[in-house]
Amino acid sequence: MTRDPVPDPTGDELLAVLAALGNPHRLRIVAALSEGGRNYVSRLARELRIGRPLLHMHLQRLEAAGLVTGTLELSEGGKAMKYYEVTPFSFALTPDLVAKAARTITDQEKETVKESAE
Amino acid sequence: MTRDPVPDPTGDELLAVLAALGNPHRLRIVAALSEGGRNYVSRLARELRIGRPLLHMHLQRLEAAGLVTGTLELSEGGKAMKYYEVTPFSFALTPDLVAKAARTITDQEKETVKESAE
DNA sequence: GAGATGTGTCAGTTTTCTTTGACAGGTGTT
DNA sequence: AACACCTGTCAAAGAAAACTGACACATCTC
Repeated sequence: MTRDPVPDPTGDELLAVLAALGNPHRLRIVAALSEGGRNYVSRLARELRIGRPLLHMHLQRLEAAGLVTGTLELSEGGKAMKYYEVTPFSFALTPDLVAKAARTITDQEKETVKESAE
Repeated sequence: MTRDPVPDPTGDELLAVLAALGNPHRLRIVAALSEGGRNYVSRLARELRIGRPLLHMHLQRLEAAGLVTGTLELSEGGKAMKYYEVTPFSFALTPDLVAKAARTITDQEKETVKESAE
């Protein structure tokens, strides 16, 4: 019953995850999706009592960090519904992991260009 | 060789930790202290190539989250030196932990009064 | 058609975080 | 005394995040 060893995250990855989770709303969002299972935006917004645009933004950040996944589905009626669910993740957050990850932090962090160019 | 089970952090604690580590500088600071051992502010600032006031601020945040500890010591000469070192920490960052922690988040988060009053 | 539900985005405000330069104080050495 | 090092704090500027209201567009139901 031992899991495959999870590869250490890069500095940027870890940073994205930590920054994404380091926010009350986003922490609650992950919790809600984790406990209640997949859910669609409008409903989740009601349950968490926050505005949709705001939730939308937070979900983007979480998805960018790889913590949740969104899928646009069509209900029987043909109504568009965007379902989100948590991506199983697991990090052993210790000084050691931090030390390792810190070695691979790219200063820029911005510039979506880089990858395509180079 | 099994460790004592670490108690689950409260929502606020976890939040503080994640928010504290979700920053490039602070991640590097923890890494530096973890690898190089204890160090004092001015030296650490030089090594990380950031200004002292800035480092000072980041160290505060890390200390507030319980990730590092500062000790003001007097060198033989009587010179004041503030040494910082990492506090050993370990969190199994998973959707489950997040779900548990989310239940105990205090909305306010501000107001240092609360504790004294009540 | 009107009203309820779902999707998404945008612009602008507000708030928070980050960063810097300047200042004040201390000790020890040349 | 002048210099190099240590500590700390503050205010102001700059940048990034968070938040809100309004809009546009779909589908289903009454």
